[in-house]
Amino acid sequence: MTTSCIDNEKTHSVHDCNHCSVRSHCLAAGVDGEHFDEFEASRFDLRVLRKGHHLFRAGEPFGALFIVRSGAVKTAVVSQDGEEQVTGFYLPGEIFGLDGIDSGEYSSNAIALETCSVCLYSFDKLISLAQKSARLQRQLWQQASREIGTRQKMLMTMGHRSAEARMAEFLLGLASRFKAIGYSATNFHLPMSRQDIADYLGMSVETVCRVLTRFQKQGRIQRAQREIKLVNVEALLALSMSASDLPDPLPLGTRQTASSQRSNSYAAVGR
Amino acid sequence: MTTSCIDNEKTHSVHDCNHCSVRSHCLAAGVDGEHFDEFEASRFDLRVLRKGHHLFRAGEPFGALFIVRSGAVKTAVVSQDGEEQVTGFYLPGEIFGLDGIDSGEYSSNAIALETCSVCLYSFDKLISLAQKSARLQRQLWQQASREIGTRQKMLMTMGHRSAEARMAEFLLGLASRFKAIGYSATNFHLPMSRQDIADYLGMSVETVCRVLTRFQKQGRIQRAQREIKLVNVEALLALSMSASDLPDPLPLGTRQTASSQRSNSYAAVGR
DNA sequence: CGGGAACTTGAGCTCTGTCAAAGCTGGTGG
DNA sequence: CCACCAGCTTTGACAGAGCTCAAGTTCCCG
Repeated sequence: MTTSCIDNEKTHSVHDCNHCSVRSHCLAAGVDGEHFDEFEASRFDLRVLRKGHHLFRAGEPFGALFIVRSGAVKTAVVSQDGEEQVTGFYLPGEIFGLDGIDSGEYSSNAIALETCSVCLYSFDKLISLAQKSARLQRQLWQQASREIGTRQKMLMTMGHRSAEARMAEFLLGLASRFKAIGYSATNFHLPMSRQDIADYLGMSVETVCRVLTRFQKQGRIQRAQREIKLVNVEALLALSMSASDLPDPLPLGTRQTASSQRSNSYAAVGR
Repeated sequence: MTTSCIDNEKTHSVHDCNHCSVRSHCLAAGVDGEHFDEFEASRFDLRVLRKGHHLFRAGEPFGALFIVRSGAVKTAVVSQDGEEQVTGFYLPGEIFGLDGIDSGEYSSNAIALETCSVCLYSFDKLISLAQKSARLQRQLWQQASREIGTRQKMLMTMGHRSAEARMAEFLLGLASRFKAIGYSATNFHLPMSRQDIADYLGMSVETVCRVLTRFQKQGRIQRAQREIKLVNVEALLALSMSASDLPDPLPLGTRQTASSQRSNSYAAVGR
């Protein structure tokens, strides 16, 4: 149970990127031909996992970065009292594991949401390769920065948004990521459970269900189990941008916003 | 107003690190003597700002990383409807600006909370120096990773914690950071307003006030405006770790936690 | 001193969490 | 092939944490 990443899974031989369907969407897309062989050499494993199995657990020594090849993965932290906060969902082409660099151990758990395959890259080899390839160096930093930016947006969501707005944002976010890897942006299958969504958005499962039901009744989505069809994207978009259900959504710029009111206090200082 | 970082502030000549009081706590501490001159050369400015002035605004072109030398800074994103989410507070020695790398522009605003001085480093020079100095390379990655980790913890806080728990966590976090730079861990001055705290913790100003008042009444802290004295650290610590005010806080391990119950579903799969 | 922020405190209401229970669904074993 | 079961999902009832609105009070800066 505590035996690290290995689980009961079989480790497969390392295939090359040429046969990978997400090659053009993952880190590999940012590597110059000149360094491509060495890049592939930094990938030391391709792991296939079944639903529910761990890629790593919080506290395990850091060493690898992970890129989803197929399927989907979640990362989550668990608090001392057992609450789970899902910190990210990862689709094909997306990279995770960056949170482990600082302390030298992963700070979250990574779990397969469905059967999936994941490439493992040696972080040390990657950054030493990055010392030769400025392009890869920048590419890696972009990934890290994006991860910060994503969590930053997520903080905004958690801090200031209603349950409906969170859900709308979540669905639209998934839609655009599916689109990016060639799937439909309006019809898709959720790889995660309602509980996972709840733990990601910081709400209860019941609220997740209720909001989805409400969306369906309002004709914004259709849903059958984990199949989702976005029907009224505009409405979702509008919802995702409003803090809460404001009675009068005036056109942008018409009124002074909460923050501009507040920042007046700053603007007034020392001018 | 829209004229980038310059504000009305005067740009000062670049002092060296030797006279800096936080030298041993900032990035400079991780640079080998061999590369120190080049490191100092990557610092291209030392800027002094008065309260309320911007170091950068969301959308401005990325180029620099920032390290606080004295004073305090907040970073914040503003949603379309004007809600402000504070994404971080930065004390002397702490680094910020990493969120701009990905898109090539800063994704947040950085604002001085009080008169402060900040070192500006050229990101390009830093990472090209990192291509020579493996130690700096690692140091930079640790900073980025820590930033991800911090936001990850913050997500947990926002998703699963009561107002009291958030506040306790916030105060304790500040305390340990003050301690790290040589200030008292129990008596300190908050550099930010109640509103900033509210926007950071995802709650209303009123709730911030009420929680602080409650803490004072319960003898956990003493407070006069922005002066804070932690009186009962144990109590705060206990609060910060509990999800909400559970009726029966059984000893750890005594009961099955929420997440272990849930993850059973996973554990059962494919075993 | 005077005025405007910033901070507090109170009252009422609403969103969302909790508790409970009943449908579903997909996998398993006979 | 079917019945059963565990876990996932949905729905309802209810309560409470925290938000909003409103009105002081204190503090800071000019």
